[in-house]
Amino acid sequence: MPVNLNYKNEELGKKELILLAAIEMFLEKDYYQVTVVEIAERAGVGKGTVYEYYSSKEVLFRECFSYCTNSYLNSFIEHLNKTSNVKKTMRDIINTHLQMLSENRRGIRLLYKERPYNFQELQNWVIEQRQTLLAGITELIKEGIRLKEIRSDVDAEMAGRIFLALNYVVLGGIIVIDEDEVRKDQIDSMLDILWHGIGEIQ
Amino acid sequence: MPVNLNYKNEELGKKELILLAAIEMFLEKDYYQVTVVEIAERAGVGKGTVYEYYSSKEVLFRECFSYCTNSYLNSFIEHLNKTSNVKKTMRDIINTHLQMLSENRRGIRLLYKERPYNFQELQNWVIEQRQTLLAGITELIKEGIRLKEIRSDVDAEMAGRIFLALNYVVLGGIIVIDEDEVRKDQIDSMLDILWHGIGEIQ
Amino acid sequence: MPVNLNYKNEELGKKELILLAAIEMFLEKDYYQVTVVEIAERAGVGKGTVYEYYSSKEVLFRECFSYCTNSYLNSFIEHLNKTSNVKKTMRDIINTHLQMLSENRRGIRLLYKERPYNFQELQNWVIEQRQTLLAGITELIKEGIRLKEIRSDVDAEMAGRIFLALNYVVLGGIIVIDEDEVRKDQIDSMLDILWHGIGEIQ
Amino acid sequence: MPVNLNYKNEELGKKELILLAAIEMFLEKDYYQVTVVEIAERAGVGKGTVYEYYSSKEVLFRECFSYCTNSYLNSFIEHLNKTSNVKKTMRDIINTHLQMLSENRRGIRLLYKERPYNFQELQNWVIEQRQTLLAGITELIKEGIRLKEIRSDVDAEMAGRIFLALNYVVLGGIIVIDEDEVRKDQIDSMLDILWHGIGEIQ
DNA sequence: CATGAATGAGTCTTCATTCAT
DNA sequence: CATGAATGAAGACTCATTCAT
Repeated sequence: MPVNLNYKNEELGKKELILLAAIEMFLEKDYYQVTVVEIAERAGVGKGTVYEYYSSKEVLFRECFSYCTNSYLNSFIEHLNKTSNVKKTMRDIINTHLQMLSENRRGIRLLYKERPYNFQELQNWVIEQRQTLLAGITELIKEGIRLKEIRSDVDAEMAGRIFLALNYVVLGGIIVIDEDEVRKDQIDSMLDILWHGIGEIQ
Repeated sequence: MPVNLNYKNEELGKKELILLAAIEMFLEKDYYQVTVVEIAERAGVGKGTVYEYYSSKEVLFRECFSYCTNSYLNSFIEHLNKTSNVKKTMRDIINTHLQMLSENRRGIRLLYKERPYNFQELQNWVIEQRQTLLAGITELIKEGIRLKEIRSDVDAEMAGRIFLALNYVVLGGIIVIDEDEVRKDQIDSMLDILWHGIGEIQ
Repeated sequence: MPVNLNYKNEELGKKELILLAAIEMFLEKDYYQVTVVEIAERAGVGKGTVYEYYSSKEVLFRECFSYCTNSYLNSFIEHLNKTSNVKKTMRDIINTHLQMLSENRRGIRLLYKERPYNFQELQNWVIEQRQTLLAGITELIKEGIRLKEIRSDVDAEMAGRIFLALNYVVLGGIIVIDEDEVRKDQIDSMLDILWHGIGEIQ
Repeated sequence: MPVNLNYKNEELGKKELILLAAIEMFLEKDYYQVTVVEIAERAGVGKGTVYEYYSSKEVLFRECFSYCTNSYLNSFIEHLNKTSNVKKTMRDIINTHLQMLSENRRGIRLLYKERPYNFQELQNWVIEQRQTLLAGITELIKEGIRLKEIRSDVDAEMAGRIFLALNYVVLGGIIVIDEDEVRKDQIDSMLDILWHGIGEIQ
């Protein structure tokens, strides 16, 4: 599982170096099992230096989490903004999501590992992000209804929730938990079910 | 958020008393943020007593987790075993799931909170359980196909994954994250989409 | 290493049963590494029962130690009282000592293992016992001088100290540390040196 | 009982500071009765600092013990290497030994107090050291035989054991247990007995 | 008498954080 | 800016002892 946090290999400042090292560590272990010393070592800096850039371990973790969440969200938002064909947009989102997961680009898997339930503030922020995302997808669904791609009697919000669940749980589950590849026919099946349902046609 | 772990209020042995107290604590906080003293206090026993029954905090956590997972799985299995009408069975599963979640019966929410990635053994066990569950649901879908309730060209495993995702993320998300009730019309919408899809009928 | 603490196998009361079990345990491990539960288990009684007979672990240890020390001392005293030929008495003492060590009769090895430096009172008692023993041996040496078996210009006390050291360290060392048998020729060599010294005769 | 572990009072690093403090504590009390906090306090450092230098209390104890044993052994070895007159060498060894004991230089008394029976590895090491020492002394005795200072029919190994017993138990006993001075006439008596034995000259 | 469930004082150990260099 | 030596708060765990049965 190669971690590819900085694929463009730009010149990195100490601050970002530490951030990326921290993400790698938080991907390997629990928040509580990662020590600041380990992060410093992986970043190749001294222990004290971490505190030059991040006032505490908790703050550092927050930044890691935001960083990853933002990457994730942005890839969604990007697609949502240039929609013309809803079905195609959905497929694009799925593909981008899959690619991020399989490349573990920008530590996307952190979202699957760490649940910052103990940092109330961060938890609230996550919920907010989720709402934004859901709102965006719901809007996409409504656009689909307008474009007559989607049935007009569909509950747009529920459809949005379901679409997110498919991305996050179905695809994520296969890759992160089963540690398997997602085959193209699986995506087709998934989209087929989303589009036509599983019910026998009367 | 009233926790109702022992709603029948039977006589409890010290061992179960401690288990239930621990579940409550693990529901409130991280594994690492819950102290053994707190668990003991909530159970109304001395610190040492916890160790009379559980050899370590880790062991106690495992037992909490198994206890909750078993409750959860059993409720699924129960329904899977007495299927006649697949659609109805699905609805029953959803309802039971919802009820467990809203009553937080038997600490079901623990499954949403804690991910013991650091206890490899437990993690493996969780994955195994998940496979079993998925296999059961896949079988249910296949039964549906045999009974001609479900389209014969549906990918049964994918449909199973989706059904689980809907239960776990859509319903769980509403209750645990949004801390909202799930309305009957939301379930209807969800099942409608699962059954008919969202695609416009050509 | 068969432990033979109660070779006469008389009917034993609970109190003595516990004492002997404790000696066995203290022979195997440090005072601090032996737990009261272990002692109780080995004695085949309940944990609480130990406290019926001995008010604390420390008290129990003292009794173990006294018991062993007394056995040891008595065997010396016995020989010291019926002296006619000093050289023979010395040999008898040595043989008895050896036998006790090799049979580990009455837990004699406890004296080699535990040094209760932390129980000041017990420590004082040990010192006292040692003085008594030394006095007895010194007296034996003086008797030897009177009987003209021993040189009249020998420092009796020093000779006594040396005789004890030979028993305790030379013989004990071979058996307890080297875990070897003491051969008859070794005793002969030892006594030969004690009697004639190692110096070349001018 | 003034402890004089660092009589030259050189500049000490934190690591040695802690070591010497620990030796002092282990001289006063049992391994199990000495707490890490006490050691830290005596060394004038924080509790955590102890762990910067020694990974555990056990490791620290081992180092204390080795440190003391090495000092002790070295003083013997030193003398054994520059022998010309065996009787004189013995007297030198005795004197050095006495001096170390009375000055308690480098925590020599630790060897009399602590018996690390519970640290098997350390125990084995002690036995090994003892063998080395015995071998050295035995060699010295043989040298004495070659030089015709010592009777040729003396059992060299037994004579070695006895010489060690005289040092360790007779002299050590007087100083450490009786807490007395060793007078010159006592040494003379001891050596006299070693050389000529106690037997009446026929 | 005998028991063992219950207890909490006491320890080792970890690790985030500080700060002098 | 960068560092890492120093620190102590915090927590898991042990075990001698008590006491209700």
